[in-house]
Amino acid sequence: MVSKKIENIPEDVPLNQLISQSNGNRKAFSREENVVTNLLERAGRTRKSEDVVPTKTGKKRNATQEGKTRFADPRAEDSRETTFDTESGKTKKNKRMKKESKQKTDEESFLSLETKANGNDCVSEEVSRPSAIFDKLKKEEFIIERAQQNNDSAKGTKRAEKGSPKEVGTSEDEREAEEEEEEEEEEDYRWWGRDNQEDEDDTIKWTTLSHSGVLFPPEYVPHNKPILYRGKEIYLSPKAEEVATFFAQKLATEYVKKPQFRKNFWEDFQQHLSNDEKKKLKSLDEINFTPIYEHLEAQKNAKKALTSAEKKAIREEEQEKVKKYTVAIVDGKEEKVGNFRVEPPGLFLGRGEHPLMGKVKKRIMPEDITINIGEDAPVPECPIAGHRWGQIIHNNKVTWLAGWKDSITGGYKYVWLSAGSRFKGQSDQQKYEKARKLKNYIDEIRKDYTKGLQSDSLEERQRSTALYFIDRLALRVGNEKDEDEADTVGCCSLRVEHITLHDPNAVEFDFLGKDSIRYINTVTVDGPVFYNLKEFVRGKKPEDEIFDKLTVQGLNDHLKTLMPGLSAKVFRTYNASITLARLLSERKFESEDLNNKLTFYNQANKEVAILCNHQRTLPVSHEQQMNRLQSKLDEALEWLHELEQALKKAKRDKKDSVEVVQYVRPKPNFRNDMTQIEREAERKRVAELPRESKVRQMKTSNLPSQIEKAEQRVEKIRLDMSMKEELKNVALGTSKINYLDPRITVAWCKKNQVPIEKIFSKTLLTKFLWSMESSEDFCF
DNA sequence: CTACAGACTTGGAATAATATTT
DNA sequence: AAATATTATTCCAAGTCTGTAG
Repeated sequence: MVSKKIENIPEDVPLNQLISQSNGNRKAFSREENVVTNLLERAGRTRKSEDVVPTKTGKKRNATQEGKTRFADPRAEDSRETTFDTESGKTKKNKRMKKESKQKTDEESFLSLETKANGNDCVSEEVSRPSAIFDKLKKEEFIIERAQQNNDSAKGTKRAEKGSPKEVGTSEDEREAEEEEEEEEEEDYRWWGRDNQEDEDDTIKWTTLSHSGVLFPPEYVPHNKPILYRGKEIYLSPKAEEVATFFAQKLATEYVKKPQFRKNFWEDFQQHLSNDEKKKLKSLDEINFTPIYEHLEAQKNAKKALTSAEKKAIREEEQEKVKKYTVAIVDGKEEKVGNFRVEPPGLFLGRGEHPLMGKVKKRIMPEDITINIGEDAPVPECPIAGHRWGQIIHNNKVTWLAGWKDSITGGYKYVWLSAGSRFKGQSDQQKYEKARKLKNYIDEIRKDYTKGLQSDSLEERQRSTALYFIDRLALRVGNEKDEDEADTVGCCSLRVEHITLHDPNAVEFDFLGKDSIRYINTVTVDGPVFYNLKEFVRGKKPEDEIFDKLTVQGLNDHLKTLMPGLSAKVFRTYNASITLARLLSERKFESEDLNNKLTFYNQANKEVAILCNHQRTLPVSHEQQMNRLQSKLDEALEWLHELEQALKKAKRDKKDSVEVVQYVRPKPNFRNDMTQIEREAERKRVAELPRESKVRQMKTSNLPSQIEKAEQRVEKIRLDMSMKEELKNVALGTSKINYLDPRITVAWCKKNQVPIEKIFSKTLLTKFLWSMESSEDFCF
């Protein structure tokens, strides 16, 4: 196995030691009630019947346009009529001439893998009792479904297919009817309960689809605040003012100091200036955006200063406006839309050293938007007067509702359903199923690339070496990138400059990966890997690719010969999930404190996050927070010490009551008429005061329990501190959301009597609804 | 075959909501 | 009750990977 260590992450404290330290009774989670309330609230709302599109039974439509969608091209003069072609003339300069020496593939020995038996001896999909939270979520869905059904007669394909339509509330045996009703509805929305027949054409994603389109950001309202040019006030035309305001919004960030950002902004800004303004404004360095910045700050503060009732009113009003956009109806079932808001104009902020940072992202107009909707569904009215949708299509081979082309990157932006939807849920489940399938192939695949390390073919040696890293280090595959993107790499695009080889067999990685997150790791590798790397870098320049004969396509093509549907990213999912499963199985809990269990889980989660290099920037106040915890700890220790001394003394003197000294912080002395600044000063003054000693008379018989309490407090603070330090630059969320099969977590929770909602937030519970019934014996 | 359009997942930061402390 | 810390959600950039036009 590979030894692994990432900089800045402290050596692991042994799990068991950490866990056993914790006796605290943290009350960190108390949102369950809210979950239920919100869900019930949601369920109670009524729906308009015209939102529903009647469906013809079983009818499947083909996508129009032969499945291909054309977006208007934002870079063209008249985006309306342009069908996109590669007019930009931008060719991928980096496409190496790798292909020329492409070697024969070597499918020979591995075809047999396909027939490999399933060596998995765990219970696979057994259903056990759903948790309480699941019951609640489920119930809420029923209510929606029922309301929907009562409101409209059109129920869509599935109901009709089932054959026995029920009449609602007519029979004498209403209760039973209702129950059956519920069962049927349950069937109806629980896509994960059924056998998903593979024989169905899974390129068809829906039969009927209706929705309300997209929500545009409000149009720009000029504030008429000037900029200062060489100290002189200049009032800009609305168009220029808007762009100036984009810049002012970023004034407090590091971006405005970056030359690339300034250069790009200045170029674009000038294009938004009138001729007159162009003449006046000659250099960005001479422009002071502070007046606009201050205006924005004042606006922010005014908003903050509203009473909570006012805030609530605004929120509710906003929700009402937005409501119709939040849902779509897919095959007769209501689904939440994920991102119905069109991205507002502003400055493009890339990550890392992005060549396009600071460019002006133009305002998206209806003409830029393609709406994808069912043929029979009413086309949503274009919400901006005098404009019309760019295009209406009926492509049921895709799952997006609307889309447009991004003016900066040329990429596509789509409106999707939310993570809790069937579309997302199904493919999420499929993703994990594929990763689980890899478990059955992994031994052979490892054999394959281990053998391939010593192949006669250079391409195969490179491929095997790359795969070795993808598997062992969970590296991303690393596609080619364009000149106008940040210079980041993955495995296949690693360059000589990104590794250092240390004899006898250590490899030091240092490169920028996705989102320009730095990957630093030194690993010891198998001999042939080290030997290969030496060969691959020999005679190359630092900026040359290590795997120059390897393409991502070639690698993925090869993987497909080893397992159907396999691609490089599956290894990340597989290794993340299997690692979690392994770590969680390492300890069995009987009746420990809940906090111990949660810490244990987090610890396992952390290991995975480190494997995947999921980092976060150090929270700004980290140091300060640690200091605060330290002084809290000191005080707790001191109090513990006092109690222990008192007990000793009482025992020695045989007294049943004893004096204990407690050092308390003086409280700030606020008066009602104090301003904020005065209050702050008062707080500061008090913080510097020495603590006052208070003498308390305590019963000797009470002391042992007091001591125990104090000890628990000390332990809790210690645990908090070590967790905080350990996690200061590790992000747990990403792996939880994207890499860890939720069924592993559900099973572990059931086995160890941990309420699932302690680990999954409300949105994650919804996202992973399909996994909630997993048996406690589920095995990844 | 190859480049690249296109669709979908993954990612950290920003922001909002909520909990805790003062 | 306000300030501050913590957690959840939203935002939108940046990956992966397949299918297809040329």
